[in-house]
Amino acid sequence: MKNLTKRQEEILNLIKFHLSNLGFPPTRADIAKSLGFKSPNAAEQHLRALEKKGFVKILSGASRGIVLIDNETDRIPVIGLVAAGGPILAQENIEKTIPRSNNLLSDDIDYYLRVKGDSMIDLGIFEEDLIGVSRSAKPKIGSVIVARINNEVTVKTLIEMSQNKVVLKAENQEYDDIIVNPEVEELAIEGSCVALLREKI
Amino acid sequence: MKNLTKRQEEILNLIKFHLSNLGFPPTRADIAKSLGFKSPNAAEQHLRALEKKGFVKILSGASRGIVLIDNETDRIPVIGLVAAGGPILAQENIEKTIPRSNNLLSDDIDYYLRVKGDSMIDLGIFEEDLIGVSRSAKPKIGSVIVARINNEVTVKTLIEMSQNKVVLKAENQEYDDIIVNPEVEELAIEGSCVALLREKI
DNA sequence: CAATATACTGTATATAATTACAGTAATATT
DNA sequence: AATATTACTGTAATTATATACAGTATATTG
Repeated sequence: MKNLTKRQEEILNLIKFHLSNLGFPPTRADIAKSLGFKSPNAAEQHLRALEKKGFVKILSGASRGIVLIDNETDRIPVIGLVAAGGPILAQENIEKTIPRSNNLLSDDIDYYLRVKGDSMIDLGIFEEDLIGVSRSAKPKIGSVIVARINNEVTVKTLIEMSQNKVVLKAENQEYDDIIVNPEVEELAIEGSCVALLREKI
Repeated sequence: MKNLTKRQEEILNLIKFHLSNLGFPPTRADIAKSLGFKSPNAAEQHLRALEKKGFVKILSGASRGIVLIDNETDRIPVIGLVAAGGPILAQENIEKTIPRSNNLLSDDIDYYLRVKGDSMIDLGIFEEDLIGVSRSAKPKIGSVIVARINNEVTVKTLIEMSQNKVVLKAENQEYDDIIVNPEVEELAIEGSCVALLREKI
């Protein structure tokens, strides 16, 4: 799917706005009026461009026959097992996706990560749970974070963070704290856990 | 909101079907064709009836200008504190509602119940979590259920169930099992817990 | 440097769609 | 028994809408 021009993106947003406000797509005249075009043909041509680039489908002969084509960017990926080495959001790690519009939880969730192991059970985070991960939420001391240590992805509580010492705590007495020197070992904090979903009890 | 006739309900369902399949409402002619009417006016009159009964709004002059009016029945209530005495789903207990269309979890959830107390922490069910409750899912031995004992609502694991003895287990060593004789005490099993949501970690 | 894409105005027309009016008939309500 | 509601057919007019064609102008790309 090619990139849209600024104007084309405005048209697409207008269509989405119209859809979510009124429940049906705009006419060419509606678009022209909203954006100040003096000819409905200006809207027509933008629609053709959007269709050519694969963002909408125009049903010929049908009034308001503008169909949005599902754009994978408004879906939230669910990450299963993370293959060692690659980025978390690599295609091969995506178990399924969830329409963002269906998300009941925080708007700030970049992906869901399926929990493996029992290292966080004292916080009520169990194996197979889905944790909502935000990459933008700044991790604080005490936050539950997703970290990658030497290419292994793990979920832990952040206990201490300085230039040469990061302490991650498993919320399960049977596990020891993980102490990492980021100057020696490879450490990346991938995000903060902001919500939890359990599909089966 | 008055009740719909069978035919009117068919029309409403057709509109919903059209909307979810194509993304915009049908025309009068579309409706007539789908239901075998020989005149678009038949559809027109059904639409008027639906508008009169408050199920849709017809925007005059706009093609396909049929707006569905939000029907509260397709929302899932979130139950906060349950007032002693009344039914769980009483209006006063509803903290908020969630559109069913947004529900990521089981289709079988009748309501969400906000967990109070720490009696289920060994199963990773924490205070303030929302548990999805199904009234139709038959509770089995080992299921986490919502029970009402002498007008108090509680979430526990069902351990034993016979005519004169029901045992409910708190998943927290600090609590004892609850043993109820349904022939003496008032006991109702309100539903089974099928999912869990945690809005903050 | 020609071809293509972007971004419009302006006009026109066929057709899509709403919607009014005139009926028929069965059933439900007052 | 009169009136309203439901559930349609059938016709037709007005308006809403898509869409083709003819231009203008600027920017981008092969």
